[in-house]
This record gives sequence, C-alpha cells and structure tokens, in this order.
Amino acid sequence: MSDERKTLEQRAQMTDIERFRHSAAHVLATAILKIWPEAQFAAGPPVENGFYYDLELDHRISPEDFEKIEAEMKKEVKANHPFERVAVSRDEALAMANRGVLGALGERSSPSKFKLDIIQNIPEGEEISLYRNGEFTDLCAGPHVMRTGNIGAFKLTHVASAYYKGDEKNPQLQRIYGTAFKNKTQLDEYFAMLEEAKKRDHRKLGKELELFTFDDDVGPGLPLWLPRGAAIIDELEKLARETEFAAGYQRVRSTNLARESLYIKSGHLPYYKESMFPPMEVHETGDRKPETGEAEDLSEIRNPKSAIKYYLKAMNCPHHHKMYAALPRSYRDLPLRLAEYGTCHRYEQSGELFGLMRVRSLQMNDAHLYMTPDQFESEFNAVNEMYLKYFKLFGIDRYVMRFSTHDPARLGEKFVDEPELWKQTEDMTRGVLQRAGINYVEVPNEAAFYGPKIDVQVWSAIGREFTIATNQVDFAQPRRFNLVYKDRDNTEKTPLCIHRAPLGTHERFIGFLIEHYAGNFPLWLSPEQVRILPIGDEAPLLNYSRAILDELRSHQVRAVLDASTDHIKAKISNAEQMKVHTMLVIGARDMEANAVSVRVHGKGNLGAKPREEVIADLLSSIKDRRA
RNA sequence: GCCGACGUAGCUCAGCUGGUAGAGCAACGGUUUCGUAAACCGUAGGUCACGAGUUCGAAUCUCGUCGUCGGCUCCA
Repeated sequence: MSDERKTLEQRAQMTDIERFRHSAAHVLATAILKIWPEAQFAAGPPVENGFYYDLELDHRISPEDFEKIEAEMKKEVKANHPFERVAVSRDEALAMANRGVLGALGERSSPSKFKLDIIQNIPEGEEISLYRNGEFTDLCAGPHVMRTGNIGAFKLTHVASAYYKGDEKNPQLQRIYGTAFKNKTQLDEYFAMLEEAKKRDHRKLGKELELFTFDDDVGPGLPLWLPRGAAIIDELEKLARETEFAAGYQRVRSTNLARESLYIKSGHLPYYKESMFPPMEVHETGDRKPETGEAEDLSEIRNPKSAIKYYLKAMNCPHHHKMYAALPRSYRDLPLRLAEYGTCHRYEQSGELFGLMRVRSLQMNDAHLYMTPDQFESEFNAVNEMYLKYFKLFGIDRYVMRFSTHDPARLGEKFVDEPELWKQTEDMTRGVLQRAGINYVEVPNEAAFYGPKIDVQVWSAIGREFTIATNQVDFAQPRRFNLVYKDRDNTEKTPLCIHRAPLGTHERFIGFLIEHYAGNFPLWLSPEQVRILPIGDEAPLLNYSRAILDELRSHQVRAVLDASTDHIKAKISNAEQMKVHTMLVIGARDMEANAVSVRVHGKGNLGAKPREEVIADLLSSIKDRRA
C-alpha cells in the first residue's frame, strides 16, 4: 500500500469483492512477471470497480500489451492456485526482499526495492505476512480469496502513472488499472454504465448543447460562455441574489487585480502563491515593463524598486476584508454579510485542468460573513441551511459533507501558526455540526490555511470527486487585516469570518448540473426554454407564431421561433436534439382555436391547449423554479 | 508540473506498411407547404494543431512547441 496503509482491522473488514479485486492485482503482477521478469512492484490495492498495481519497468506498457497480459492472467486463474499465507519475521522478510523474491516469481539479481521500503515502514510488532499463488510471492497483509480460480470476470482498462507513495519527489511508476466483477454479466453492465456516463459528460454535452467553448488562443482552462451557457449563469446568479438578499446579505463589487501588498497581508502569497498567476510589473510612472525587458535608460536600472507587482486575484476575501475595514464597525453592525459573484484566476497546473470542473478563470458564489463569536453558531447554521435548500432545489442528494481540519505538524507551513485558534474553531465547528445533526466525515490536513472548512463533495459523471460548495471558518485573516469592531464594553475586538460558496463556482457548478440533469435542464434553467415550431411557413401562421414569441419574450422567457423551411418533423428533431424544454407546435388548427400544441422534451406531445393557459403555466413554472 | 496516449472540414469520423484528402450531418442556393425525432436536388468548405527535419515525395516517419484526454500531484 501507499503511505495510507490500511490497518489490519480495516483489512479484516474488506468485502468479498474487494478481496478478489485485490487478488486480481496479484494475478496481474504474476502475469506481468511472466512477460517481464524484471518488473519491480510497489502497491496493488483494490479500488472502486477494480484494482491496480504500480510497477517500475523500462518497457512502457501500452494498451496493446493488455491482450498479452490478460492471456497470462487467464492462465493463472485457470491454474486455480491457492493463495497461501505465510507469516515471516521482519528479518526474514528483509532477507527475502534483498534476494528480490518479493513481488517476483523467484530469486532475482536486484532486490525488491519498493517491498524493502514498505517492510521498513511496517510498524514494529505488527505481523508481516507473505502471500503465494503459484510461483508468485508477494509481501502482503491480505486478505485474499482462497484460489486464483475464484477471481471472476476482469479486464485491464488503462495505464497511467503514479508517484511512489503519492509523493511527487518519488519516482514515477506505471500504474496498470483493471476492473473486476463477480461475473461476466456484471462486468458487461459496468461497461454499459460507463458508456451511459460518457453521454452525460459535461464536456461532450457542453459542446453539443453549445453552452461553452475553449479556444487555444484564449488559453487553457479559460472557458468562453456561449449564449446558451450564459443563460444558465444568469439564472444561477438571479437565484443567488434573491436567496442572499432574503438572508440579509449585501452585494459588493471588487476588482480583478490588486497590488502584491494586499496578498502579502492576506497571507495568500506565502501560502497560495503556486496557485496564482505570476505578477504583472507596473512602474510608478505608469509605464508597463515586462520583467525580462531591457531597461530603456539608466534611471530604471538605478531605481529597480520602482516596479510594483500586481496580481490577478485568486480569492475575493482580501478585497472584502478591505471593504470591512473601510468603515468603523460596531457590534451593532454585525453580522455583516458581503456577497459577490467574483471572478478569480488561479494558475492551476496544466495537467489538472478538466473541462469546466477545473479551470483557471472562475466566478465564485462568494460571500464573507463577519460576526462576533456568539453569533457564530447561528450564522454557521444559516449557511448550512442555505446549502441544503439549494441542494433540494436541484435534487442533489448524492453528496458528502467533509469537515477538513488542520495537521498540527504543518503549522506555519501549510496552516497559519495559531495552535490555540485552530483548536477553538475546530471544536466550535464540530460542535455546531453535531448539534445540527449533520452527517459529515472529518478529514485532517485538508483545512484552508486560515481555518477549518466544510466542503461538499460530489462526483462527476465519470466518477471523479469534486468539491462543489464550501463553507470555511477564518480566524486568521481578520487579525492579519486588523479588522475590528467596537464591542458593548467599548473595547475593540476581532470578528470571526465565514467564507462560504454554496453554489461553488459557475464553472464547476454548471459542469456538475449538466451531468446531473444529463443536459435536460428544468424549465427555469433551460438555456432555450421555449421553441415555437410553426407547421409550414405561410404568413398568417408566422404572424400568429411571432405574436406568441413576442408575448413570451416580453415576460423574459427565453423563446425562439423556428421559421425555417424544414418540415415539422425536422424542426421537432432539431429542437429535441438541443434539449429545448418546451416546444410549441403551431398549425392552422391551433391558430384558428387561439391554441398551441405543447410538446415537452422527454415527455412527448401533450396536445393542444389554449394559448393563455400555456403561457400562464410556463410563467408560473419558471417563477417557482419547478423541477 | 510529471508519465503515457491522442490532435484530419463547424460536428462525428474514414484515410493499410510514405505517392500529395473523403463520407454523413451542419452551412449556403434552389425545390418542397409538410401535424409531433431528420423531405429532395445542388454548391461550397481542409497549410491534415503549429514549426523544423528525413525523403524524389509526408496527414502518414523523426524531433520540438501548443492543446486535449487518462492518471499522479493539487484543488472551488
């Protein structure tokens, strides 16, 4: 295993399916060694839907090799070797690793170096065991299935790379992923499910539904929102505005860049610099000067300090803190809730970019709440309630609340060095969560640098986990910014701050919603809410259709008229493919009755209805944001 | 950032071991006036991501750059 070694207790609890997936990893290693005996193996655990094994090998394993490897695996399964457990002493294990027999088919000239390292990291006193299947022996705590023949249906899926023990300072290994199920039927179902998931992929739907695009000249991770995508953004912002207004928030606007000094004060530069775009240098005179440019005259060389660095903002908080500081604050002003759908830029590593889910330019549903300590609980609860209200509206029910705390070992490096405040705020937050009866998992070492946080984790269509929303406690920045309020007793005190973004960022949230709805947005969110489809293109019919179009638009409904010469079947097909929510099919019969025929995406033809009734229904559904 | 794979018309893709690019849909021009998922005919559209190199000849081979994807690391 990697540095996150499972305890023996956890291993004993491995499910049957995990056991045989883990056993399949041993069989994979056996097969690879038959072909490449020099391969050095590291860790090969079961994972969701399958297993992997990390190995070091000069030959680059490619998908073309899979057939060959699978054939060897099948031989091993067919041989039905028992998995034999052997307990050994630490010295024996080390000696075996030195003879190269661990993760191997027999003795080798070079030691089993990763196994050696793993043995050295096994805590003193813990039993060390080996597992054998056929000629293959591996260092392994188990457990396994009884025999290789018990392994059901499997298939190798992809090769990737992984750092040994997940540390980028360690060597990179090849990771071979496979998937394994009890039988062929379940395996086939799994692949069918993957095919379905691909259809939901927001990158695919985003292109097909013309929601957003990326362009090489604009830059990687910088999405361009097309009109249909921007329509969704507008609806989300409207939702946030209404919700926050009702909850006593005030909207503010801040700039997209600021001087270096702001981010030094906030602590972002020391803790967050890697994730920020490099600075722009601006001279006091106002002349821009690239860092590497040649000096134009001596005065510049003599005054190198005249350049001032500006950074694109990666977070809205420092700006909001400055707004707090702009006026004298009394305890009577608190809680103060400043909200902004702020645009931020983060220099994410190129390999981390992923469609809309991980971008470099993002608009965050941000707000900062400043409060006295005794207001914390009710503010924090109100924020959580806002989350839950949103999730209910969108029908999001598969999520996990993750309470992220600090790691005392990394104070001053990853986390601000305030051990007492960490303890206080973490206890306070944990207490609020427990009293509110919220289900959560606690994860150490994942906090923000300025305080503990609660993230809401969701999964993309292809199974990647993302933080969709966040609620963070900040005890560090208010002090750094000298934010104070005058309390009842006429003394100045430092407020607590909550950073929260229940709708996350437009990019990630919409990316998620595209997959969540599979592109079939509810009427209120639908990029094109109504398309009017006249049967034929005769003038009276078009006039009637236009009148309905104008009426809908006058009520801010996103409606479109298809006045093309396509046949009605083609018009319907086009609208269905674009997942237009409501189609109003209008023929001569409808016009004469002052009616429209309603067709709803996914529901088919609902028949003719009076024009007024249909329009009234559409308006109320949009207003109530009905699913 | 690292390892690997990939990059052909707006989209989806074909183009074998090098001989100089093709289909369907979309677009455009006509014809069609059609009641619930694709009417017919025609036209146009590509420096084969970009830049070097090998070769008589490169979409095809090599190298580099950019981008995308699968992972790792990281995160809203």
